[in-house]
Amino acid sequence: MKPHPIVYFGTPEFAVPPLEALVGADLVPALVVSQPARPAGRDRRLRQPPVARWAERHDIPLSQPERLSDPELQERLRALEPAVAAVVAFGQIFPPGLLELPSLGCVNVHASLLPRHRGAAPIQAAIAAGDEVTGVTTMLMDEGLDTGPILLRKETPIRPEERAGELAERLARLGGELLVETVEGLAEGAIEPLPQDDARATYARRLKKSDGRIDWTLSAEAIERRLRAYDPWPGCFTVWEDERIKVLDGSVMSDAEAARGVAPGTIVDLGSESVVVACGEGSALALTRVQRPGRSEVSGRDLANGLRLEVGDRFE
RNA sequence: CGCGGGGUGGAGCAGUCUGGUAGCUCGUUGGGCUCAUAACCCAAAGGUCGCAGGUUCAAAUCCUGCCCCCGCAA
Repeated sequence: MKPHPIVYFGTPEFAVPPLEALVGADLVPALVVSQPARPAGRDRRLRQPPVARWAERHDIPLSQPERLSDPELQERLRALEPAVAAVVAFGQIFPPGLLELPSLGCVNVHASLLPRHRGAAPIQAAIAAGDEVTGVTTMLMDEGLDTGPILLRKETPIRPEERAGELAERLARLGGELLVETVEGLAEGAIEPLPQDDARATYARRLKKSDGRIDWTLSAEAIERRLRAYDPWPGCFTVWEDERIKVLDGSVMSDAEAARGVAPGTIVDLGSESVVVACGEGSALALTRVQRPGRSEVSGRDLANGLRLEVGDRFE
């Protein structure tokens, strides 16, 4: 590894498998850069990001600067004369100077088939959009956000019931394989960077907690996709009497007769395990797993029992 | 000490502020009705009110400690 040092930039769980893959392929990074420990969890205690923990456990040199412009880091990087910077879900924009530092470039692993779903939430966007296929892409980073030339891609189908959590795990592993192939290919000069077709680009902006609020005027199909796309974060919810009702699972009703001509959000039926809600376009969604604030998960029917919901009541 | 909610028959909840007969929706069991049903009618069974201690004539309810679960917060 001495002739071609690699520097790895990554922070969350998603960035652990690719780092593992590099190490497994005998491409151990000379330095891992991760974001600083931040308060997290129910007790708000300082928590080390997953990548930083992994690096510590495997005795790989670690740097956790507050900013990438940190002079000490800059100096350390320059001294390493890296061939490649491998960047996976790092969480900060790279300054131009850093982009030009590695001799072979900065390689980013992105969890979508670029140029589709550029941005911070590609996995959620792919499921929410109803894509049947997604994948991972490696590209050479430039000043734009996820706009650089494409190096390699791997595709994978999105299963009909798949949730963002599971898909993310799969893509992280795929991304690891792809990163190894990309780094090796680049070193051999065997990869031809291909500019992205900007005309076909879509952008998946960073999600906020409030994005999880269910818009009942959407079709039941679209809402169901969001339930899967936004799990485990930011999660979906609706509102009943100023209380936030988290909606964890639901299924599209094949027979939505009762929802015709009814205001979206209105309860049209109570099933043995569910509460059936009218959605847009005359469709209906059966909520099967829900949760009130501070309570545990229950079936839709249990929610109706506890809250005394009746047909005709309406979620906001 | 980041903020907050909860633990009451099998499930989901109300009751706790202002101590005094254990309540609601659902399920279960038996019966009835119906061509039929997650429907309807009648009846029944089922609860040490998270644990421990304290206050009181009397505690699900007030006080103290502990255990468990969860929401916000990324």
